[in-house]
Amino acid sequence: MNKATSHNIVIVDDHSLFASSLEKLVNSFEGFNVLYHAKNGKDLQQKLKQYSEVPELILLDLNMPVIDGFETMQWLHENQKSIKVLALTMEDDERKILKMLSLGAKGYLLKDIHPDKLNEALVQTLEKGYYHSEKVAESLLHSLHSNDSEKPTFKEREIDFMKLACSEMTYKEIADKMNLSPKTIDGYRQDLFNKLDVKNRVGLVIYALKNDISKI
Amino acid sequence: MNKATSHNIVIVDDHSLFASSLEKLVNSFEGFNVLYHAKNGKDLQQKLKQYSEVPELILLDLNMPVIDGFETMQWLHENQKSIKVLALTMEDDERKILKMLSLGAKGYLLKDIHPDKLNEALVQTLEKGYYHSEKVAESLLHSLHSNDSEKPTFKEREIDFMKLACSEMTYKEIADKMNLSPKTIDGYRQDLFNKLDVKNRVGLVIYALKNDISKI
DNA sequence: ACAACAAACAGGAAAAACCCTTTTTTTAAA
DNA sequence: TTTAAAAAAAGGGTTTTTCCTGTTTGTTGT
Repeated sequence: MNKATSHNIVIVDDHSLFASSLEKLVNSFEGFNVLYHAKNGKDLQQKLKQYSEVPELILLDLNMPVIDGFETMQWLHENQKSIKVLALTMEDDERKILKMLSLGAKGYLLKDIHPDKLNEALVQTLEKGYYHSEKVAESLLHSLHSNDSEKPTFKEREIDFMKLACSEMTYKEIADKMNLSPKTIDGYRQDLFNKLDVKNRVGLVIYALKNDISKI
Repeated sequence: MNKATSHNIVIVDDHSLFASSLEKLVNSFEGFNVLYHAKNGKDLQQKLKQYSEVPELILLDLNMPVIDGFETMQWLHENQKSIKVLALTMEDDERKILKMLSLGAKGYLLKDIHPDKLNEALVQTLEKGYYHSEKVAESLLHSLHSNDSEKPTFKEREIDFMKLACSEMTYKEIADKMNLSPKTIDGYRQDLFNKLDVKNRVGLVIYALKNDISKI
C-alpha cells in the first residue's frame, strides 16, 4: 500500500494502551494510516495545529479528562468541519449517541464491535459520509418512541452537594463543609429531588452514581 | 523474528475491538506472539482445550460477562497453574488488585499504561515471574497499613434487606415487601450498621454497591 | 421436656430527613 | 439606581431514621 492513496486517521483516546493498540489495527487495514493520537481534546487541538497534515477522519473517544468528547466534537464541528468524526465509546447510551450525532459526528461506534466492522465503518464514512451500525440505529429508534425528557443540567454547587450527599455525612455536616446554612442545603436537596424525580437521599445517591456525578 | 523463540500470549477481553487492537500491539513487540483471544472466561476454557499450543501468559480483563475475571483467574490457578496471568483493567481499585493477586495473578496492569510499559511487563513477567507497577505497589502498601478486618458474612435475609435498602423504599415498605415487622427490619439495619461500621443508610448503600451485593 | 440460642418483634425517644412556604441577601440587568 | 431574578436562609411542621434496651417466638440438641 503506498501512502499517497492512504487515508489519514487520527485517534483521540486517553488510554494510551488502547490508542496505541488501535493504531496498529487501523494501520493493518488496507488504505488507512494513523497520523498520530491525542490524549484528550486539548491535546488534539494542539496537534492539529502542530502537524501540517490534516486527517480525513478522527476516531474520538467520549470519556476523557481535560476536554471531553462532547466539547471536542463541538470544537471540531466549528473549527475543522472538513474532518469527519466517528465517536467511539464503551457505553451504549442513547442520550450520548443523540448528543454526538447532533453535534455533527458522522457515526457512533461501540468499543466492543468486531474489527471488521471498524474497517467497514471507516470505509463507509469516507465514501458515503456516514456510518450507522444496526445497534445504534436501534437505539435511536427506541429513543424516538420513548421521548424521555432531556437530561437536567446542574449548577456547580448542586454537583458539589450531590457528591457530598454520596457519603455518610449528615446534611448539617455537608452544610458546614460547603460553608452554607443547613437550610440552604435543604433547598438544594428539595430542588434536586424535584428535578430528578427521586423520593429520598438514597434515590439521589443512586442517580449520582448512575450518571457518574459521583464515583465509589 | 522466528516463531520458535517467540512467547505465546493469549488475550481475554470481551471488547473485541480492544482485543484485536491489543493483539496487533503485542505482535509488534519483539519476541511475542498472540495465539488467539477469548471473549470471556468460558470462551477461554474452551479455547484452551481446543488449541494444542498452550500460552505462556494470559492478559486477562476483569470486567467481562458470563464468567468474570475473578472466576477465570481462580479457574486458571486451579487448572492451568503453569500459565502466567497478568490482570488488565480500567480501574485502580485496591480491593480488586488484592483479590487478583491473592488468586495467583502475576501482576496487575491498568489499561491506561503506556505501550512500552506493557512490553516491559510482559518481558519481566516471563523473566522474573511477576510484574508490579509503581502505582499498584503503592496501592498494596496502602492496603497493608489499613489492615481491614476480614470481609463479614451475611445471612440470606440480610442480603435481601441490603438490596432493598439500595432503593427509594422506606424501611416500612421494605418490611412489607419482606413480610416482616418494621421492627425486625430495624434490627437487621442495626446489626448491619455495626458489622459494616457505617453510620447511616447511605453508608450501607455504598457498601452494598462497592461489594457487588447490589448493582445499579 | 428443657436449656441454649438465634430470629423476630416491640417501646420509647432523640436525631435526621423531608416538605412547604416565605423572607432576606446577593447578583445581574435595564 | 431601581428592578428583576437567583441564591441563601429561615420558620415550622411531619415523617423517617437511628439508637437503646428489652421481650417473645421458634428451632435445635440432649
